[in-house]
Amino acid sequence: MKEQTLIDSHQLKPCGDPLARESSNDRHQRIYQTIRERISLLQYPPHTVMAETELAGEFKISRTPIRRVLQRLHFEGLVDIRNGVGTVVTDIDIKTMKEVYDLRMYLTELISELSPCEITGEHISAMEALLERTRSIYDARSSEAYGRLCNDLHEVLISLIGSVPLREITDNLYYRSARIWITFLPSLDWNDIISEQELETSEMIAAMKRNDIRGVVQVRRFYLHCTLTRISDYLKGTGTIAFRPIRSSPVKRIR
Amino acid sequence: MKEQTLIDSHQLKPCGDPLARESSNDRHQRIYQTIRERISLLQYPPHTVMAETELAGEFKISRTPIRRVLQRLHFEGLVDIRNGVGTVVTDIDIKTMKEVYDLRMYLTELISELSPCEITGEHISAMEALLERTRSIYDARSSEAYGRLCNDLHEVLISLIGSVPLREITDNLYYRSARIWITFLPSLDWNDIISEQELETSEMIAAMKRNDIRGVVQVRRFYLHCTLTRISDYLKGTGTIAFRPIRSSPVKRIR
DNA sequence: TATATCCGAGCTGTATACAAATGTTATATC
DNA sequence: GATATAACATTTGTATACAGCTCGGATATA
Repeated sequence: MKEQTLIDSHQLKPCGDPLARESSNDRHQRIYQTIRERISLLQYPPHTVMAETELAGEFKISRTPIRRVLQRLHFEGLVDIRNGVGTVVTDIDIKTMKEVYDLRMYLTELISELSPCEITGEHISAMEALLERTRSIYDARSSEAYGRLCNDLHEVLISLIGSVPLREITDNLYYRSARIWITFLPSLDWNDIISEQELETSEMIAAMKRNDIRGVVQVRRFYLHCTLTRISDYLKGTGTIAFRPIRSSPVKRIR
Repeated sequence: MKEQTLIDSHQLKPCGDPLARESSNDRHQRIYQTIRERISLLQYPPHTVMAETELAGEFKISRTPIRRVLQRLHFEGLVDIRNGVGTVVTDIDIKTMKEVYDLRMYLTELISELSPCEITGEHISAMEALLERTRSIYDARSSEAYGRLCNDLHEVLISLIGSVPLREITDNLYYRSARIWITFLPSLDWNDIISEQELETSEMIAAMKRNDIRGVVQVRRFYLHCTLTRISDYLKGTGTIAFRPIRSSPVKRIR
């Protein structure tokens, strides 16, 4: 039987011969991850308009392979392609937000039930590195640094998921919702957020050290709940569904 | 706030003006569903090679919009696009099969917990029509007719899912795995299968009539379990992972 | 000034020519 | 006959020209 065809996410390149020209799929993957990261770190906040021509120029290729990347991001719900306008980073309404977070909470618990991967020393040391980084950004107050932290924590977590479809779904739902959470960051107390992040990370490490995958996902689930609650409280407090608290102009265009 | 951007699946077209030219997205959706149905009904069984030029000719458009459809099917795991070869319908190995079915079982139970839709008379009458169709195909012995039955039952079920992301995921996982199950059909006892289908449908109707969504998904979950067990037993019996029991030639090419 | 209309810049959608990749088939060689 | 090699047909990947769409601003008019 041929090797299973999977969406080529989370795949390490062999990179044996640096002279070998990058394959079409590798380039697609690279550009896809680059743009997805920009969206997730709010370098491209919601309503940002991306022009295919601009991206094609930046990556020094024609519109065709760029369109493939953007269509993938569209299928995954991260951008909206509008004829005559451009490719727009999606916003997310409070109802969808809650739906995604609820689902993520349930799926997180599934990780420990569907043949999870073995917890290795590499996982633990990766987590300890994350813990150090968390402690070092109390003074930074950089939303982007915090976003990277969240993304990297997510990366460690999905590497524990044994079931391939569950891993893909978890990954997709994370990128669909996490960036919106970061939008709220400037409106909240920075030290509270970071200490919560520090606590989540260290509690996960503790669970990992006793090889307790069930404990790991329980911690994750709990902090997902905290995040959702925090957002709900904030929205109730303001009384409005105030999205995009960061930006002022209605549309940001990439130039 | 703008209306939420979602993958445009399961969307009824207004179709007010028959003279109005079909929009780009509508055509994409139509061709996508057409090809997905062919794959799910095994009109294009695993390893079928589709050529973009052929499909472009059939639908009387250029390769460009066809490629968009095929790439979407690729992202969803239904086809594998190979440079210099063609676009090949994916097979599925037994490990992935089990992973997908396990996940589907858990997600099915979630339907009743994440704000399901109200069960209406329309749902029930649609189900009763399906029950009639099921009873009428005992003599037909047509895998394709059975496949349509399964697809339509699935359609009713996902229309009960209130959470949009859960609905999309459930839909995707169904099409990823259901067609493989139908592959086994000719090797099993036809009357057993159809009577099981009849039972599943009528038990669902009973649960629907007492407005018991939890009961509906429990029935579904149980029959998913039965299917997985049946496949496992069959594979144990033959001792081999004998996929593609239907076809003989190694590659079927569309002409 | 207020309003409606038109026009054009800039974007995505489509078709198409060509480049690169792949598998097969014919052919040369031993 | 067996095997290695080269040529070829067919496919997907890419670049690009052009068509169609959208929106904002200029302009005409009351």
